Amino acid sequence: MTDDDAVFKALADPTRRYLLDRLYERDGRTLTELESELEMTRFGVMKHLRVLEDAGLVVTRRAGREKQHFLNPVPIRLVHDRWIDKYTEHRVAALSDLKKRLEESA
Amino acid sequence: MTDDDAVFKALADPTRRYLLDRLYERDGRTLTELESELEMTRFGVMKHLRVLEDAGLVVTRRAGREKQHFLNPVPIRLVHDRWIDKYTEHRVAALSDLKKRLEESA
DNA sequence: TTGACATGTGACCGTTTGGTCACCTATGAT
DNA sequence: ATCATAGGTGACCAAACGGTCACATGTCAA
Repeated sequence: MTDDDAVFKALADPTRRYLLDRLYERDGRTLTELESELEMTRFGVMKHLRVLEDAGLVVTRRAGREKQHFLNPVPIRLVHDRWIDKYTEHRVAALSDLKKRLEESA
Repeated sequence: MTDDDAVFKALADPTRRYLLDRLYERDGRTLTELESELEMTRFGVMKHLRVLEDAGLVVTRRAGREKQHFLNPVPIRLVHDRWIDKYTEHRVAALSDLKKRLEESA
């Protein structure tokens, strides 16, 4: 499995994207805390976090018997840079902003 | 299936990412042309292009009996914007540039 | 040191996914 | 008109994936 393959596979599951959303909102959450926000057993959440960590999208730190999780945005930026060069970025970013503003006002 | 779900599922397969790479390099390629660049039957390639098109990552135009394929970068920018806000973008972009320069010089 | 809590492992199973094939439709050239 | 070419559909099968459970390890508090 290539390096970027792990990133895309990790992003493919909605539960894992939800976990990234939670960490984007606030870093340092533990497994137990994340589990309480999902309709899933602890084992399922643990598996998903493992996939995210292997992909480098989440980095962790042990604190006693707890394990804190942090979002790492670099792999996501690399996805962006693979298909959007600097010259088209401004134009595409403008479209993206427009789309988000339209959805917020809807 | 939510809208963005289709995008992430589409990006999860290496063959589909390779197809996006080919279209990033040059737009307007036809099914037959793309097939010739892959170790796969036409049916497999067609299925993959269908997934990319349903996700909005590829847009098409018929020209006679041919069908031309074009890369649409907007959904990819939206992925970026979901987890990278404007304030951290500059820092992350710098890291991404550094990583790519290191790989190119290696 | 005993017990409760936070996290970790391996096996298991139904569902989804990637890829192929037989067969079909439509367009262009001769 | 005829034939090759470009693209399209539905069924099928092996492999990968999401989720659960029984069981296990390590850490904090009383």
